[in-house]
Amino acid sequence: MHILTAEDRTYYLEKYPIDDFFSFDINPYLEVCQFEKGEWIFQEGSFPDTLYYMIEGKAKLYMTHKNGKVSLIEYLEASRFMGEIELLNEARYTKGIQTVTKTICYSITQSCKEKLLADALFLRRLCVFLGEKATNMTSKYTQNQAYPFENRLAAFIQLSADQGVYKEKHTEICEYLGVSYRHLLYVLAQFCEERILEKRKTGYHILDEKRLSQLAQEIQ
Amino acid sequence: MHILTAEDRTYYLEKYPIDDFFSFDINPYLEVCQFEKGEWIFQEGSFPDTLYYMIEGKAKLYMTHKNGKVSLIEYLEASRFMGEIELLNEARYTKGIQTVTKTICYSITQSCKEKLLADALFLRRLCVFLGEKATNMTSKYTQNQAYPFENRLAAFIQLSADQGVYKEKHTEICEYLGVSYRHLLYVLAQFCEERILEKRKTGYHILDEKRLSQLAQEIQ
DNA sequence: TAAAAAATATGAGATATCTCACATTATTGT
DNA sequence: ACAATAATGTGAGATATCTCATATTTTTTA
Repeated sequence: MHILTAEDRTYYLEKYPIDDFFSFDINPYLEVCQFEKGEWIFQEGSFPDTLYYMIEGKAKLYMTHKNGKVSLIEYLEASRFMGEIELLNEARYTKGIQTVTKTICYSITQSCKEKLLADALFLRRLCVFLGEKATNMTSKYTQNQAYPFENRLAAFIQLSADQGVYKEKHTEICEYLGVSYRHLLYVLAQFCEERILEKRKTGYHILDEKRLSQLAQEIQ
Repeated sequence: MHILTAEDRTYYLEKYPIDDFFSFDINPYLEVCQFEKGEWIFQEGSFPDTLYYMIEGKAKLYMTHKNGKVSLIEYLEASRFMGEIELLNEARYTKGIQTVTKTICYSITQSCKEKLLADALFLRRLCVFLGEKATNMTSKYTQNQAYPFENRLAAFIQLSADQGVYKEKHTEICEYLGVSYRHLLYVLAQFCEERILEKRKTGYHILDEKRLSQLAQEIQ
């Protein structure tokens, strides 16, 4: 991680204004920083003392279980807070966040914690953010319980396909969707057999958009 | 639902003080109300305009899926907010909440919405509440992905057993834990076979606390 | 208190999903 | 450019979990 200064700082602050999040001047407490691809923003198990607001990039939220199994919980995309739970509760054991691409964040030191926690403007925005987070997590949880993998995969393919082509890394996606690598491949093969997808050098091409939607929409 | 007045109102407001949630006088906007067992606090799909704070009782949060399957998402217990998401976002489609026991709530009408959303004291408390909600949901989600039912059931039995006896209603618990009724019974039978539990008239008695903990603790 | 509804119980067979072992192909670091 | 590492692909057998059918018991309601 390194801190951007001068023109870079100004550039981002103008491109992604953040003043209206606060009713006081945040500038003295704010830095613009850049994480390289693959870098860890939070180490799992640490006690972070910085609030981030991601403005560009993409990252993965991880946690390791007692049994050694690792869950990829969520993809985090701009724009969003990170470390906000740790701001509210003292010294909380945190999950790991690793960038997927180069990522730009505003970092806000906890030296203005008091001010933040007394600022209705900021708190209101944080409430909305946390409310959405809770709602999203809840729906992810219930969908996972209520639908077989086939439907969830169809929904995910729709979501992540680019120009009708699905080409994500199996090793990541099976973690994300919470099934074994083997099973992911089985179901992809099954989709190919049913002529919903076709496997080519360039990725899995969607042949039967309608059928895929049907499988996916059983969810929403 | 009916509204409590006079002595009842005073009794609860003294037993569960709530003034320090707000930096203004909440009394004019507050009612104490009582829901009977089995009554619906929010109908699924409605657009509620009341914020509740449950002070006594227990309820269930439900949602119905497109495929007709119903998920029991969570047990809600005092003390906690209900309808807070709807306060933050306009007119939001809501999940259903049904009481399990007689339940007492403070109800706060949205006529003081502006005041609430400008009150740092209240917002800060709401943030903490929402943060916990999000964190809990996340860990429920990941545990569900990472552990077989056997472990989750062991954890749930530990949590809900009273004096070493587990006696929940199977029909509810299988929904809550997201497995079929049949499978729940299978695993309970298996626990009996392994002499971890013993089935009696009075419920399932825990015989092997140690082994149960072992199964459950693989989770935490 | 009888009838209706809900909850409990169990068997049998089908599917979804996992683990493990191993071979092949891409990608990356030096 | 080559070795090391990561990602892909497949088979076989084991388990976890589901669906459905049906019987019995308990609880609720008229």
